[in-house]
Amino acid sequence: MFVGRIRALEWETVRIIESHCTTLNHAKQVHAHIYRNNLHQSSYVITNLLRFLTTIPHIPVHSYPHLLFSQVHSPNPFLYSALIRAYARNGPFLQSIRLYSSMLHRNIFPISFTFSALFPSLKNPTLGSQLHVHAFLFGFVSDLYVSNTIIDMYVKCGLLQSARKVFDEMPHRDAVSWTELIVAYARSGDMDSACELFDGLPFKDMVSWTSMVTGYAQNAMPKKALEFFRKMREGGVETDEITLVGVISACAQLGVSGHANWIREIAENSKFGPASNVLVGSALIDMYSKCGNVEEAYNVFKGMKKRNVFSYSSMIVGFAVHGRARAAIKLFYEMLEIGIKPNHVTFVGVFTACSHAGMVEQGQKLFGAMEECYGVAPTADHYACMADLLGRAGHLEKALQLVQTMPMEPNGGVWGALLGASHVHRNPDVAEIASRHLFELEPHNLGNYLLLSNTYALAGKWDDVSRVRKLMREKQLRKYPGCSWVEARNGIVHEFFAGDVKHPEINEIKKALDDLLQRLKAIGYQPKLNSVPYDIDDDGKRLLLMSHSEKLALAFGLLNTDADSTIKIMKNLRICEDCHIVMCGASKVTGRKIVVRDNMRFHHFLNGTCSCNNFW
DNA sequence: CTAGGGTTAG
Repeated sequence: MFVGRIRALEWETVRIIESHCTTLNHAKQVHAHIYRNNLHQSSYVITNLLRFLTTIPHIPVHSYPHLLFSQVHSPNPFLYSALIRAYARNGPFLQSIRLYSSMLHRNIFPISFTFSALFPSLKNPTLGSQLHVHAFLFGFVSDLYVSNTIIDMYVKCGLLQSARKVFDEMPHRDAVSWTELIVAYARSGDMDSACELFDGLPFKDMVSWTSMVTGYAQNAMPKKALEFFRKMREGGVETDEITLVGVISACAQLGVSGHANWIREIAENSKFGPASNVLVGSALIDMYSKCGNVEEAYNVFKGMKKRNVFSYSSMIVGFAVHGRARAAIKLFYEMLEIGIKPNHVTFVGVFTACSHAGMVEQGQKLFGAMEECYGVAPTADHYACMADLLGRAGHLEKALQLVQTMPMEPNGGVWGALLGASHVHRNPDVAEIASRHLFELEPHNLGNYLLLSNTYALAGKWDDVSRVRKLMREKQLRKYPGCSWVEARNGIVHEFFAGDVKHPEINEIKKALDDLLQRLKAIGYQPKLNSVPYDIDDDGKRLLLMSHSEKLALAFGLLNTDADSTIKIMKNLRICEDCHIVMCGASKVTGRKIVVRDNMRFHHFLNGTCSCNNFW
């Protein structure tokens, strides 16, 4: 009779926890109820209270939850496992291992939940495989949850082979097991293996499909990502906000407005529209900005009901790379005012903006304040921004000094910023120092070699140019062919290579380019011959400059877009100085807006000037 | 209980 009453009371209490506990205060009320009814020794009741408490953020496990646990004299394995899970999720992780040992010590045998709670926290492969052996000895490796968490553990330890072995030896697998491995392959950049697994997956669900879409997007294969998204929808698989984010990121990489508007429409018509969904909204902001359309990015931003640090940072970075420094800074202060804490990316955006506008003092002030006032410790990336800010503004010595005295080891970005500034300000000495470091840090980054050799070329140091060329030959680094894309009237994208002669309209294009250059010459344009890094005669240089892919794309754009639209050009390499001048001039003599996205940033040409203020 | 997610400069 008595036992039966206790059982009923336990049952009732757990029901109360499950249906009425939503705040810490509720939990404390329930706790009082537990004491009144003498249930504080019940593993069943306390396990459920713990399970609830660990869903509330910011409650340290060692405080209230662990206290509740230690008041139970003979905890059962469920109660142990609940606390192990809490420590495994929120740390300190070592505590979960200690609890596991203490439970063995007290002859309390683990259950499968014990292991599935434990594995996700293990980052040490030695410890991980030891516990794998335990799980095996206790007979739990045929348990799906346990095996799946073991796979996950090996993946997180970087032991993909071991994870695969567990997977291959499992008697039964579910979609989770497959997807864990698919994602692991995708993250290691091996989309072929991911795809092979996915093809063999007999029960593809939304998550596994999404993993493929996202995997292709993250591995810079946006067309593949779109292909999988299409197949997914054709197969009637549901899509959610995470799927959309993957597709949106793919569209951002393609940088074409046709795709951008297409996916935006799909998002708007789903349950995850940008107005209500911060995740999708922030992704769309980034996408429009990468498609060269900051106005539309800002429209999305304005239409969002909720905004967080991601939305603001994406917009700030968007304004920054488009040269809209004041808008970026204004947004930064607006964000502070409404109480959103900036993070490291926000500051990268802010410094990039300052750098563009030559706002050296403003940037330095914020750099000095970022840790003290906003609690964000500067990283090497922020020092790279500062080196860029100082260097771009012409303070090369100051930039070099900053780099040489920074508290952490400078990374490639830091030296790269310095090299870029040396190129702009034609300083072969600083360029040499920066590239010496870069050649060690990034021996295969071709851009660095080219920038150094161009800097030497600008200074007429042809011996040094050939020395760098030789270095490139030795490392077997070959120049990518320059390539540009431009959107024509009907949204079709046309591709041009440097020196292209294959385009069906090449004669019209050449003529249009020639006409344009004649008009530019009439207002004083001179081909920038010293930006050609080859020691050849002037006619050769002229010819070479004429054949740059972005000029062909520009001429094509002039012929094949409406007069009131923006000509959008994308380029795989950095835009050259001569092309930059031509774009400026073209925007003046034709009255057209031109946007060029090169591999560094956006250039908005309007009425003869560029948003980058001729620094890039 | 286990799987997919956003912003990063040279």
